[in-house]
Amino acid sequence: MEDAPDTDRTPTATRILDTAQDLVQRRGYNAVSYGDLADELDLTTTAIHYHFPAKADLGQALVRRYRRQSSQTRAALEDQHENLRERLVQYVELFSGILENGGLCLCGILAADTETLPDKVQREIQRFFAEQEDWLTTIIGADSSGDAGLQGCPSPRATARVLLAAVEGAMLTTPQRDPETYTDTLRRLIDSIVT
Amino acid sequence: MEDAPDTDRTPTATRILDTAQDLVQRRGYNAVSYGDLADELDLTTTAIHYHFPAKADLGQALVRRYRRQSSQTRAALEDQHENLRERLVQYVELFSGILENGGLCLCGILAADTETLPDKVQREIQRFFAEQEDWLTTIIGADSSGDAGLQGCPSPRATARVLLAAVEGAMLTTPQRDPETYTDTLRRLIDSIVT
DNA sequence: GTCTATAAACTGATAGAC
DNA sequence: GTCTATCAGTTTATAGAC
Repeated sequence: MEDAPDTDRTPTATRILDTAQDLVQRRGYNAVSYGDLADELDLTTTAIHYHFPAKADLGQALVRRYRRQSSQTRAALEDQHENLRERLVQYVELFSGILENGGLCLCGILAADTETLPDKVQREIQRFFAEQEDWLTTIIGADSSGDAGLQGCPSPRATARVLLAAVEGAMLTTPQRDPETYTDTLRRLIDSIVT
Repeated sequence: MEDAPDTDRTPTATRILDTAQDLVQRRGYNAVSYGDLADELDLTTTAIHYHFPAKADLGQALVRRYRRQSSQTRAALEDQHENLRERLVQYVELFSGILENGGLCLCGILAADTETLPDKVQREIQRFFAEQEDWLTTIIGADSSGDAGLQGCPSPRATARVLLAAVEGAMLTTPQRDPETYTDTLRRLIDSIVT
């Protein structure tokens, strides 16, 4: 198992992750420094280095926690809604909530920085997208009507790939990053998937 | 007219832009420095400051040129192909070519850095996406069959938004950034638009 | 667990010579 | 148009005290 526990974390470590996540979702990896975090948290950079020795450690912990949270959120969403359309609409709503917060998907913004990221952070990001794609593939394939999916897509996975791409891409391309327009765009796509 | 000439540029200025574009498309705005460019071009940072006094000027020139090139490419593509499907397939091919080159769409990667960018660079990026969206809207609306568009989309613009989002998003989310998989994903979407 | 102090490198940018 | 020299600020990171 390469996936460490990463729960039972110190209160300070958690505060650091919270602030770091917020800043990275707004500015990207390379525009967030230990100094920025220290300012925001009223700590010194040294204190942060105690919890996360190198920036790579901070980055990895950040994405790992994000993956875990995302997994739990998806599970809850699966429990609360039975039919595919509602599940997809709520899924999209998660991302429009991020936009409302003034940021982007953590892994979306980090994916843009990929080339400059430490290897272990890159791997976590790849896993995140694989998990999203797998989950979407599963729930689309599990639809009771049996024929959910985009018209041109031969498999649930093909539809899942289009949807995931649109979810991440619309965060970058939606005019003014308006959450309403974002949601509207993706609802149209969902309407084309669940007919 | 706020749009400056930006053609008739010095050979060195063009070399700088070429290298800067390549590096930014791989690493993002904040991970490319005057020093990096100077190394790559066998110049000093001062020489680059002569052509582009501040980094904001370089960024703006970069996106402006990219916009102009993109506009010309789209026009050529419109001339060479008559039917919607071929136009869209070739459009997508442009972006898969970027992936093959090891980079991302200049404006896609810059959009992720938005918060940290000078205002004038932000504005250029917004314009880029507006132009892409408008062009896609136009060619979808102009389709001779008259009923092109995603099933769930009431207007050509709604379809255009989904497609643009997918084009940009799939560059980030496609496993291994494999150009084949990228193209395949978007072809499926095109198949759902041009039925 | 947090601090002061510090290092070595890098950042965007400017002055002034050629 | 390009150079040398230099600036002040920031970056990631470490040593050692409390």
